[in-house]
Amino acid sequence: MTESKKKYRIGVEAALDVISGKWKSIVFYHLATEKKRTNELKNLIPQITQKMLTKQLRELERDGIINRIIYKQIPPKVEYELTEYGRSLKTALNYFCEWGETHLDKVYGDKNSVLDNFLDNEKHC
Amino acid sequence: MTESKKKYRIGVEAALDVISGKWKSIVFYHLATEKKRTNELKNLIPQITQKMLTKQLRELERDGIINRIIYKQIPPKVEYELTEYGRSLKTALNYFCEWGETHLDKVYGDKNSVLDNFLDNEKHC
DNA sequence: CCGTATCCACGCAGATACTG
DNA sequence: CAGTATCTGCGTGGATACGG
Repeated sequence: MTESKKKYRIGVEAALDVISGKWKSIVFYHLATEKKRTNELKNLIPQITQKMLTKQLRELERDGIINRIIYKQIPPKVEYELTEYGRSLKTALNYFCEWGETHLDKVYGDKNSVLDNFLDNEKHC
Repeated sequence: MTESKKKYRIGVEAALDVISGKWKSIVFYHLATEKKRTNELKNLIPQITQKMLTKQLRELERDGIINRIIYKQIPPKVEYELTEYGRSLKTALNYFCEWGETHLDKVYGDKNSVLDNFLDNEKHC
């Protein structure tokens, strides 16, 4: 981030910075319920590549949103969980989620399969 | 956006999509108080280029967040204002803003000039 | 199982010049 | 004043192969 950009940021941008990476919100969402292993996340988000998953997790960790729990064993086992700080984001994110759900059809206009797939799952907010 | 990405989105992502463009949140913030002319926005956000400002405004307009008001006159006059739909985002954004402000020092660690510049202004949320 | 390294294509965004 | 066009560099993210 450039100095010039920093200078004019507002709170919203600070929050967006930590959560608006390409896959961060969905990673956050999956970790919001309970801690997960790396592979669980990969299975929950099939489209993400190993590289991107690692990258997003590292950034979330760097920003203090998640904890990385390493079990020293063979084969390796790593789990990720929200930090206390990360959990403080849930409330704000819930409002965002509710807004998004309420206005999903508007955002996507011609409600294609998005909504169907979306509604297949249980709860998102 | 790819189909695969769509398929797994959740409400949060829908909301993030419409507001997480590079300059969108700050543009939104400035329009939240009252409607503004193009040049006013440029002056309020000195770092933004004409090109990017236009781009962000077009996307916000396309997503139904803002209205573009064109006065047919010479020299040209164009104003932008939040739509009813756009205003519905304010509540959710306020929570984000509050979270961001509360945790600004954490996000930026070594609180440099960011906070000073930030606190110079009146109110952000 | 988990993560890194390398290569590469694409889109984003800056600078600049130009139009109505 | 408001917006477009072009050129260009750079970061982001995908594919793939490899390593601990």
